[in-house]
Amino acid sequence: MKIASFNINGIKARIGALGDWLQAAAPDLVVLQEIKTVDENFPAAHFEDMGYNLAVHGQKSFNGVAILSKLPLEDVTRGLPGDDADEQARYIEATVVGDHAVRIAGLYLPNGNPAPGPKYDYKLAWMERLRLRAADLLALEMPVVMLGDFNIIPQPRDAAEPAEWVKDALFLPDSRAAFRRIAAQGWTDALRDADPFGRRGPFTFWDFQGGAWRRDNGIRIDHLMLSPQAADLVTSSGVDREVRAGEKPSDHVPVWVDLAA
DNA sequence: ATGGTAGAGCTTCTA
Repeated sequence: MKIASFNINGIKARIGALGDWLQAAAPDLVVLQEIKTVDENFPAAHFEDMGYNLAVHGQKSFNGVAILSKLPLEDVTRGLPGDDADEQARYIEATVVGDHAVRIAGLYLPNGNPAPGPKYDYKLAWMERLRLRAADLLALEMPVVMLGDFNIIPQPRDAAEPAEWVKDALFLPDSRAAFRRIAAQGWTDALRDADPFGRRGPFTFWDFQGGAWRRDNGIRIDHLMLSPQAADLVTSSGVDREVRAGEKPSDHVPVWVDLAA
């Protein structure tokens, strides 16, 4: 079961690039972030025609997440628990059943800039809510994949130029500590685990500005976090870096993990 | 300190 995450930065602008990648990579399931539209305006038929079932949790103009899955989506829940007043569409869960039942948690973690400030406070509060939900997911003692755009650079090696990020909400000590606190519950960072002693990267995001892609000035902020029961099923994982060089690309590229599930 | 680019949707915000 090939499970992927892709921050597409606007579904309307990315129908072509997303469709091309789906054809080439053929994931069984992909969680999308930054669809930037309401549920009714998601181009559902286009992806249903490609054989995908849909669960959408959208919002006008900003944020918005979705799941495309070749297997039926069961027990879909929308929104991160812990704050009924939070109206930002950043979190969705579902279960898919192949050889094993796998719980999927797709997320778009707040950016948090500028820091300090209210947006950074929201980021840290959101991460505390995620920590609580992540603990409940581990307690299920089943294969769980918690994946998406975490907007966290975990370590200096996850940036081409870490010095450029020292005052950024993606790399501040409090952000990294909050991510570490969740990871230390028992999650496996699939891309890190695949290359534990690599010197840099693999990167998953290159800014549209400043020729970041041309200079390979990237960061690793899209993560695949695996429960122990999911980690035991991994057969391969990767980053589809070449997508960033395509026509009308997102600033992120797809990340994926293949499970014997 | 600023602006560089991109998307959505509207003349600005978010990233």
